[in-house]
Amino acid sequence: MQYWLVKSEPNECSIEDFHRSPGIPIPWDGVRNYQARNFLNQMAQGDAVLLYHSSCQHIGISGILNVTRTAYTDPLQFQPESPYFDAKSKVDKPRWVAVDMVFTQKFSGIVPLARLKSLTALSECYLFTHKRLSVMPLTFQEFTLMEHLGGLPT
DNA sequence: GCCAACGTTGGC
DNA sequence: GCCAACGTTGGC
Repeated sequence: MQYWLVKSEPNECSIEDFHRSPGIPIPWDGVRNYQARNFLNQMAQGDAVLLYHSSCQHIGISGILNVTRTAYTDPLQFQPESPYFDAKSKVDKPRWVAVDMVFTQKFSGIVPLARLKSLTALSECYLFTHKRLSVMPLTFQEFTLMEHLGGLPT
């Protein structure tokens, strides 16, 4: 079992989108950063993923997802009308991958970024050491701490 | 291989 | 809207 954190602007994809469709896997696609892609490739079925809402009113962790399908070719890279189109990616040698994730838990409230920043136990977290990365691994300790914060009243 | 220019992310 | 961080591109 591995632990991850993924970022998304909630107007693109939020915990609500997953909550609305329990049991229905949703593609996590459009990742266009090599380090993030490499982490997507490492994901295994059943891995636990914290969802982080960025660039919005309530920045922070909104809930938990689980990986249901490991990395596969992201079809958006071949669709010229998609904002995630990549003209340099070839069908016989795709650059980008997607995984599928399913709803697991919506926190009672967003765990705010400021709260996460205040905890020394998270000071070495990828969230702070690799500021602009959108897919990152978490240690078991980091994951369980953030999961616990999500279960507390806000 | 170096590095300046440029573009994007994302908090504030 | 600003700007720091930082990844990518392309000339040399």
